[in-house]
Amino acid sequence: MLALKTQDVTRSSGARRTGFTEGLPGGSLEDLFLASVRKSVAPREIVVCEGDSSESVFEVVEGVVKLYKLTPDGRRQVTGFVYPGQLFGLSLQGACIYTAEAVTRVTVVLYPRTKLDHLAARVPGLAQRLLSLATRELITAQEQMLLLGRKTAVEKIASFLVAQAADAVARGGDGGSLYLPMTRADIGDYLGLTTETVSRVFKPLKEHGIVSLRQQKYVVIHDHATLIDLANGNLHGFEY
Amino acid sequence: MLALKTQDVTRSSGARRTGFTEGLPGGSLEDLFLASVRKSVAPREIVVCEGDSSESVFEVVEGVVKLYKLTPDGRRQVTGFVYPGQLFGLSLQGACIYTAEAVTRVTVVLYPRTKLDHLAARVPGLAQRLLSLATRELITAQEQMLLLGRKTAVEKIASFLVAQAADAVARGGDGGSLYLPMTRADIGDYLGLTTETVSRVFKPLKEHGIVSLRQQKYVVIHDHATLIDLANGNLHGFEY
DNA sequence: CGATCCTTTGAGAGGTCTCAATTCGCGTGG
DNA sequence: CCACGCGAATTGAGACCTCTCAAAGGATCG
Repeated sequence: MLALKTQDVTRSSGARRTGFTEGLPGGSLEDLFLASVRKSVAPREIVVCEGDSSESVFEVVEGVVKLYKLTPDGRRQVTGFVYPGQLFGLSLQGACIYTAEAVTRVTVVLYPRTKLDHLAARVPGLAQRLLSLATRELITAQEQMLLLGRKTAVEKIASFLVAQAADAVARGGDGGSLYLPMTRADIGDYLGLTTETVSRVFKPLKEHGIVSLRQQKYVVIHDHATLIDLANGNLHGFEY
Repeated sequence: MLALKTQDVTRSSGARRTGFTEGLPGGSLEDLFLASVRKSVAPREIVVCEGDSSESVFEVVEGVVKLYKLTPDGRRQVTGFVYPGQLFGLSLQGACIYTAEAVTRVTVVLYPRTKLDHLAARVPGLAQRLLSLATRELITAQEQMLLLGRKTAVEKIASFLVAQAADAVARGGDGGSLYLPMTRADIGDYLGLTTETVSRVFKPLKEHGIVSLRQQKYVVIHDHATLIDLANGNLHGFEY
């Protein structure tokens, strides 16, 4: 891997054929690839800021990005983590409605929104592909609303771990061990909890042998079934 | 208005040109209109149930529908209220991921998903139109996550009233008075609160003259500015 | 190897929930 | 048109879960 400097920007080669455009007729998308820009972003760096006018849709190629919204007094809600192959910035009409911040070192590709819109009107399947992505996000968002509005701290953490494990499997991981590059504060802000509560819930999970931490950010899942039970509110004898 | 019976179903006339298809090339959508079905649903009746396999996308023509998800032990999260002109069921791939229940007497139009998908691939603009709707929903969902995860009860209620007022204006209302056909329990389940807390927050809002209730379900907004402040966490001297 | 940020742990406060009873409002039927 | 009945809304008291504030203990990076 090349050692890219912070905010390193390069023209994207016209040869990309992975990610959200995969399988679509190649020739018609040349314009898009030629107009796309590849960018490397350092951890903790802001990619786009809530309220900014952004003219791009972003595809994460490498690393993890977190999206969050803020209340006027600084409380934070992480609305999602974006992994390689996923897009963000699709849902901005004019001004960006959330902040995107790199969790790890990240490589993103920027597609000009005007060009994407233009192509979506002409290339069969492109708008449908985007719709499918938006729809999937919507399903995730609704699940998250149930979590935020109606689940307890234990259920939230368990749900989070189960979902992250499933995501990891979908990306080719083994499901048994989990790399969570985000901080406890990020996890808390994603689940509507404080950092302290995240820690306090992790402790008994470790003590019961349900999970363990290889390192700070590597979680090993020993008892996936119990985790699912906890996520669904079956606390059968789980003391916290 | 015709007196329709519960679950009354009729072939949709091919002449509809309002709602989400407005402005799209007419001829190519004849198929869709001919295949669409109009249905009338009584209050409290289920339109589609979480887990059901539904082959349709629904457009609300009249009335209000609430969408909700349930935890295994019956806790409920209302993910949205759907008003005339809006769609739901777009985000189902195979099985429905939420329950849709009529709040008032409702008229919906069912579009077969296969037909819609088929047309989306050919009619320029249709997929984009759907994408735009999904995108708007996504923005709302993200705002709701901030509310559910990070706002207090007062902020939640204030935010809800402000948002409902804005919606009402967008639908042609005056913004000063508000018809809320849903119950307190529905509002609570939408905001991640209990019925009791909704009531307890409404009381001081009324006492401070910020809102009043003409009837149980008609809210009059007297001080919109303060409501916005409360929604944003500026509780400047607001005792609760 | 030091500095800094992140995480963990503790004690206490507070906001929201639970459970229960009462009141209210609306639709129904006389 | 009015009385009735039932679900919905309100109100109250107490419990509980999560937060806040504070400090100590780790981990990671230069």
